[in-house]
Amino acid sequence: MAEAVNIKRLAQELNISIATVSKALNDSYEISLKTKNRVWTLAKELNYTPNPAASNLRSHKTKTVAVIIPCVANNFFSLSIKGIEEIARQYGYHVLIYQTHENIEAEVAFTNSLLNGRVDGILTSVSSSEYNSEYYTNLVKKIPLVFFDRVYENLDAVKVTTDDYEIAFQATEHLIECGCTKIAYLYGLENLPAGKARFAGYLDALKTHGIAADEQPVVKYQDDEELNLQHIKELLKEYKPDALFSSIEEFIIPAYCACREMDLKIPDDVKILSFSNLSTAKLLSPSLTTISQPAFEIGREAAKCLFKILNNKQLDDEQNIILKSVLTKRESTGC
Amino acid sequence: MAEAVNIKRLAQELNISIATVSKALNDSYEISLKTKNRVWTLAKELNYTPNPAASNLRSHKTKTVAVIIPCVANNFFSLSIKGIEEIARQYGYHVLIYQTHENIEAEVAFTNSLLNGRVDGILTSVSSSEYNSEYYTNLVKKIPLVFFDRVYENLDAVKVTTDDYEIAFQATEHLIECGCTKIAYLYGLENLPAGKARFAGYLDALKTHGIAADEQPVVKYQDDEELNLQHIKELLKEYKPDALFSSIEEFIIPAYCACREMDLKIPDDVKILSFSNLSTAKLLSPSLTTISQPAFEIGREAAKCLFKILNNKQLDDEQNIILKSVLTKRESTGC
DNA sequence: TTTAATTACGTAAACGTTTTCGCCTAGCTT
DNA sequence: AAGCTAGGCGAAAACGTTTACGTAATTAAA
Repeated sequence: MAEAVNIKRLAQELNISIATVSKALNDSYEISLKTKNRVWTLAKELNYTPNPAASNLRSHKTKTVAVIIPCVANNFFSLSIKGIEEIARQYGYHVLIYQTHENIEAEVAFTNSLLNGRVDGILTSVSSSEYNSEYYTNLVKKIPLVFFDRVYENLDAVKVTTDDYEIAFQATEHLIECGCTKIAYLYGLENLPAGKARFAGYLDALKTHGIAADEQPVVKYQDDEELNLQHIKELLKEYKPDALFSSIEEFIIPAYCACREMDLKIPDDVKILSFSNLSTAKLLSPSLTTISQPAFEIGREAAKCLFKILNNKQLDDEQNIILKSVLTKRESTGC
Repeated sequence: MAEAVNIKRLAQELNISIATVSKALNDSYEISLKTKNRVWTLAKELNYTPNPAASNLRSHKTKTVAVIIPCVANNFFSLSIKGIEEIARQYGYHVLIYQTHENIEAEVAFTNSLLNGRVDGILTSVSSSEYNSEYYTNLVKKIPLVFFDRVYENLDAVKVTTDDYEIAFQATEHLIECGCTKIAYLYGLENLPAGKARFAGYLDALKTHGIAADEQPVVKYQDDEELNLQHIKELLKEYKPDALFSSIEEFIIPAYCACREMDLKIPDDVKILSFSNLSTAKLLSPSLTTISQPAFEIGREAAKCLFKILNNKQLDDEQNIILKSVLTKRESTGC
């Protein structure tokens, strides 16, 4: 470690006070350009970088934000993080990652552990296991917080989401136009606004086209691959739907497998469509019609909002930013 | 924020010194159980959590590690992070994420920015753009560092890798057993040990089976989807290989697309096999034979090693931990 | 009974910054 | 010549911990 290079060292070598050095490093107007230059060149020469702990302690700024998400190993979230990280770089912020694994207790525990000044702000996509509105109502008063994709409603906080209702409506209409009348729904995120909006869009599209919405079968997501497969197979056997509307990516593999195991041809016997950020959707057998959310953009947008808040910039206007998803029609719906 | 709750506050309310409070919180042997209990209950009551900056500053421990990787939005890395994060939770560590986008300057800049005490240790999977051995030779003396998957060799640091040579050899033999004799190689990570080992395994398998290794065509990876597609198409047209050995996941989409555009049937006209952590490999059309690395395990293993070092535990024996990849034969190689 | 050891706690310095406040000098203004 | 202003800098406190060291009271050893 040699002798540490800190402000004191710089001050000694330059025969000036540590206050002057600190101010010079922060480009304060109090310091003459001449002195600043002396400080800057020596700092560069000695490879000086300020100690973040000391700086945090004194200034109460950490230049760090936390991202709290259910799981990193998910196309949507890893793309979001990519977006967040890119913006964080531009603003010179550091990014901490926390995975909740859809566990609300873990979510609360992580969040609480960040309130002691470890981070300046939080980006979060909440767990689907429960809806603890009270907790977040209090939380948003304590720390700058931006929600993305999976949000709590009616809170005084920025939320970045997508047009779940509209795109689900549109996707359902697509299935109807393809001749489907028995459209089963694979239901995920049922506790969250996003999940409810998707389901609502689906139901309303059915109603609009005179299809009895309440007769359509629904399979709810379980955190168990085998179980989902089982449920979908039962669904296919008992209701013989002509389409599956999958509201989350996690249903794709069990849905495809179920059809194969039951010898149902996609799209002839049953059409499939899913929310998904899978890059290989077009390579599936058959290629999959998807609703893909702009995950990367969501991450970027959410991060930008947070940094604006942290830098006391005025947010353009709205607290709700809604990005558009895109429906890509492929073979699995006969296109 | 109300009045901040810190050690001083606890000390006042309990009529003891702040030193006693600090020691009690850290469960020091110097403090009686009675006093500890008083401190603990009040701390819980007031929701006290220690200020990390102050703690870091004084103790030089951050309980934080950094993960430096090329990109989060990649199946291998997102799975690795998932593993790292899980272990970090167990040890009570926080995880910072940095993406290099395969840019060696960014990699060096990030790493340097972490040397001022921001983190206790670093987990890294290095950029493929260049091989700056000198930098890392110096770095490992400055901070605990664990490499995973993409490593620098001949360094005094722990490295967690996979059996790239052996599995590439085995996969090549699989192609040969399927009757292939003109096996083109889609070459990624050529600057790194992992990339070289894969290529060497491929070449040696060819030689072992009496196939002229130096006559096999090679396409090197470019950071441009369109270009890779173009090159593969040219390869297919000019050399008419009967198999493609893809050494990285990024070649899958262009390879499949190239075959489709040129009306080549997989696996009849050309067989394909790829290193990949794609969860949907079995759903591709046709399903893809893969070599999948235990990404999640690699992350876990690497993190465990780092935390052992940070806790001054003896590492079991070796600095090189080598995990096994698995070859899954599917339709794309005719299985 | 004296001395040594142990237990339980307090004092104060230290970690490396940022920031308030005050001082000094040079250059103006009257 | 006296008074002002502004520019440039330094002294010192503060941020919330941890920890080396000291000390008083109690217990154990002699």
